[in-house]
Amino acid sequence: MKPTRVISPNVINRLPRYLRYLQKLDEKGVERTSSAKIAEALNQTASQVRQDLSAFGSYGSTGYGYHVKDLMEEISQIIGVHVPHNIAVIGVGGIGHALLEHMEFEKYNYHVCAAFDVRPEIIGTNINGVQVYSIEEFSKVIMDTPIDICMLAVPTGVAKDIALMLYQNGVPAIWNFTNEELKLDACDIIVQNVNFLDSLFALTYYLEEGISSSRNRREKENARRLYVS
Amino acid sequence: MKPTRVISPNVINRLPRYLRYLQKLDEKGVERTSSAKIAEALNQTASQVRQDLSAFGSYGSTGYGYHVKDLMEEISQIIGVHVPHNIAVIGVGGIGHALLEHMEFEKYNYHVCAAFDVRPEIIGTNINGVQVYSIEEFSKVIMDTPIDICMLAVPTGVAKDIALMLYQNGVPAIWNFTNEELKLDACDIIVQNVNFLDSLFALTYYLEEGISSSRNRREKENARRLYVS
DNA sequence: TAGATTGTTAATCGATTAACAATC
DNA sequence: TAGATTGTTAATCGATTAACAATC
Repeated sequence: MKPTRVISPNVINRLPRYLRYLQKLDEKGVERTSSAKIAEALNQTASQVRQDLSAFGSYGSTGYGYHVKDLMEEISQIIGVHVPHNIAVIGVGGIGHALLEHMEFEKYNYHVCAAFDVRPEIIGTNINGVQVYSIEEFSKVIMDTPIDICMLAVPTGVAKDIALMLYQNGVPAIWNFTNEELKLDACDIIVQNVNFLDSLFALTYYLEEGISSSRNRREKENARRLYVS
Repeated sequence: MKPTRVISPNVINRLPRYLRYLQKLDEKGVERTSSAKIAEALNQTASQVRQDLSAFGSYGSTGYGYHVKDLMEEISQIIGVHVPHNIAVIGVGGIGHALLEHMEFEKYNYHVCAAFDVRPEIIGTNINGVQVYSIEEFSKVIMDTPIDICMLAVPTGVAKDIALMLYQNGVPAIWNFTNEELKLDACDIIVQNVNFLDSLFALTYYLEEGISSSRNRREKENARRLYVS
């Protein structure tokens, strides 16, 4: 199950998509699939699916393909979602709030234990069963429940200081929703960035690139309207 | 400014980070930088920075480096953020709500024009100056303000149908926050996925990988606590 | 001028794809 | 059995890095 060599980030980023697709199949009651089918659904090549999986082991059978439930189980193990994880939310603004309310976290063995903020009006409240504490109390609060992952959603200016504080309190991983490049690589803390603006900018590039290669936006939109009606 | 050949997604995904870094420099009043400095801040090689930029043009001077303001301007143009964009939010749940409230959208020429939902209790309300309409009214509402980008944050089950509706109404780009692989490639609509779960899973992989390669989590955490105190 | 740093070409490295023997 | 599909090796393709002449 554990790979012998280092796996490229590309592969790691594709694994969750495989898992999501398999779960969809499983919910539909589909019992078997193949690299070709997975690839088709996810817009990639069958070869790549097999190559990716083979980095971790052999989960299929020649002539048959993959058993959906088994492969789900294997990929879950590879990713590590079979292990329960404790999450704390740092910064209960819009996004922190959204993540607390929404999210099928629990479904995947993630448990949101506590939330932290600096604003007095929100400290002491309870959102969706999660208590909000003062950030000052962090070490005290997490004393008995070691946190695996901190979701960081604080204003950019304070991100770095808080990240350092988390590191000093033994937090091994930060899920970083701020615009700050944390640059904590010297420290052995794992950082995963989620940057809305970067994503929106990339989308904008493709949008404008597409528009400039056609004659103009209006024309294109009108053409589409006509085509579909 | 417009590239002659197709640019790899890797490059496109790095451009916003360059821009963000330059803005930070600019805010500090720094006037000049170099590929080496950019690379240092962003954990990559100077060679890569120069290679990336050279796909679009020559923005630096030998022996000097880059003028911060100029390069900012150039990259903004490449990405296309100099053009104003109209955004509509589809699905005003936690994330939709968060994006409406938060976000320095306006700072980057994005204008959130309208929001849409199906729940009667939210239709007709006004969030942060943005009116919430029934999704039924979509074509009518956007009649006079063509939408460039729809932020899609609806339940997974209905994502595909709504995406198709958007396409049929001439929306050229979807910023997809749902768990659904839209698979609309046949249609010429641009889709950019933002998937929290995928991101959390990737983080989890690195976390568990790190833990399994050390002896155990507790030991590692304790070691860190001791080290920093 | 001397030092610094670009833009670009060539070399290296890594990731994706193709192909196919093994076998269910 | 015949058809299907795996896991893996080799071939291709692309992306990153190194090197350096040009020059500010």
